[in-house]
Amino acid sequence: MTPAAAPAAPSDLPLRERKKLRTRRDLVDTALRMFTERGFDGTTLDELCAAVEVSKRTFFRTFTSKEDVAMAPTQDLWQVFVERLTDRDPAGRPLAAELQDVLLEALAAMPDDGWAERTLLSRRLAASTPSMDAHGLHFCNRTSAGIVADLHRRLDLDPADPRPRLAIDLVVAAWHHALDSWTAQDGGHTRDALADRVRAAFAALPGALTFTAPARVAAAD
Amino acid sequence: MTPAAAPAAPSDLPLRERKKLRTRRDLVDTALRMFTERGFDGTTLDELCAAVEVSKRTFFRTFTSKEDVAMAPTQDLWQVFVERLTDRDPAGRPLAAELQDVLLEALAAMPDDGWAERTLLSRRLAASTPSMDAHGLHFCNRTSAGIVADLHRRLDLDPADPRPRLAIDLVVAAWHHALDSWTAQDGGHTRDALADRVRAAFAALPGALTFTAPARVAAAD
DNA sequence: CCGGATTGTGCCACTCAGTGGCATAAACCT
DNA sequence: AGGTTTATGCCACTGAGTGGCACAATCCGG
Repeated sequence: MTPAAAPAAPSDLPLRERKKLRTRRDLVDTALRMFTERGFDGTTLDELCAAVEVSKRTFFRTFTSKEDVAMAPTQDLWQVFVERLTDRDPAGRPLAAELQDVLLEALAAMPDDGWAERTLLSRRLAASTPSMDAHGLHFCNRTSAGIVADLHRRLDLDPADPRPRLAIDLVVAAWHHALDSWTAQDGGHTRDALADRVRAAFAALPGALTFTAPARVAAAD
Repeated sequence: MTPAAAPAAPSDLPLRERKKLRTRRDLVDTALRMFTERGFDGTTLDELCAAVEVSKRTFFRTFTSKEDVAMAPTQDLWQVFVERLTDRDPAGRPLAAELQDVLLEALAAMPDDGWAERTLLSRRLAASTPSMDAHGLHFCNRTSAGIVADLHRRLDLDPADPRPRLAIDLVVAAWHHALDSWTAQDGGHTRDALADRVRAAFAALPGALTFTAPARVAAAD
């Protein structure tokens, strides 16, 4: 429920909450490090909990699963995304463009202190760990379903109109492609570079539907 | 690896293979029934295996996970999809349109004998079981990644061009929306009705990118 | 600064998904 | 029929995830 990885409020929060946030942060950082060094399957929760000096019971009060802790960076981003979208009136201009703007805003709101590094580790792990990939996709699907439901409520759209949902799915597809290509690139894994990838992916969307592979000439090799 | 739920070859196959296929079919049918009646989490693998009179070890030689057995109908469809696509030359016309045709072909190739019913149960379960939803999305993502890689190989496309992948993701988004709305509709859960939903979702794709929610007039209620 | 109310944590035992190894039985092939 | 191949059953084991309860740390009113 709490933003967590955002170290936004180090003080002004009751001591208890700050401790919880610190524990959460420790768990995420240690998990990403251990999973990266020894593999996701090669690391048991008991080992992770021992390293952070926390009981397994506490781990499951903070995260819903072993996969969950390693997906924290992405979840933090989408949480901000949803918050920002709630503050807006998305009517009167193309929905997909609106969502693109909100996504870029949320991205810009991610903390400077290491969010990009954590995201990179998280994505690399997801690429090689089926259960993490599955967990991430489910989170994304659940979140976008919530967004669609919210939009229908706020804008009282025709429930039978498939376009709002398809619009979100288009945005999500572009986001995923941006994230994958950013993860795969050599170096320069900054937040701004990711934002550039997002813009490029969005720009490619209109042409994707009509994209036609050129017929090959006879002898090419 | 084997097509399985397709009862295409009842004979002409060695006895051993037929037995395996029968076991697989029994497992899928019984699993869908038990999961539907008692819930996914309310059914243990031991109970399922006892009902089919198969050892748990054998179950895991046929399916990779508890979720897997309940997703069999969808997987059978996409397996045919991939096979059909391999037999084609997708160059020279819009890729998305080509993929739409292949999807409708694969759909038409699904057996009459109850595929639609199994799919309906499977989707309803997935809608209420997070781990099944996650598993299904992961399968879908892995499959489409394979398709993209194959297309790049066969058509030697520019590896940096995001459009082929986005095109697939668009098709997948339309498919998912078609499947969800078909699942949610009242009655008439036939293969043909699903095909109609698929066509409708595809038709809505071009408008999704430019969809704009109408600005609300002041007093609506 | 101290009391009780509140809330987070540690420990323990438990269920159940998923895996590896090995013996056995069924189907295959002359 | 007889030897080979291949699937199945059984058993023990790891590790994720959960519920219950006692304990300790924080909070808050005096």
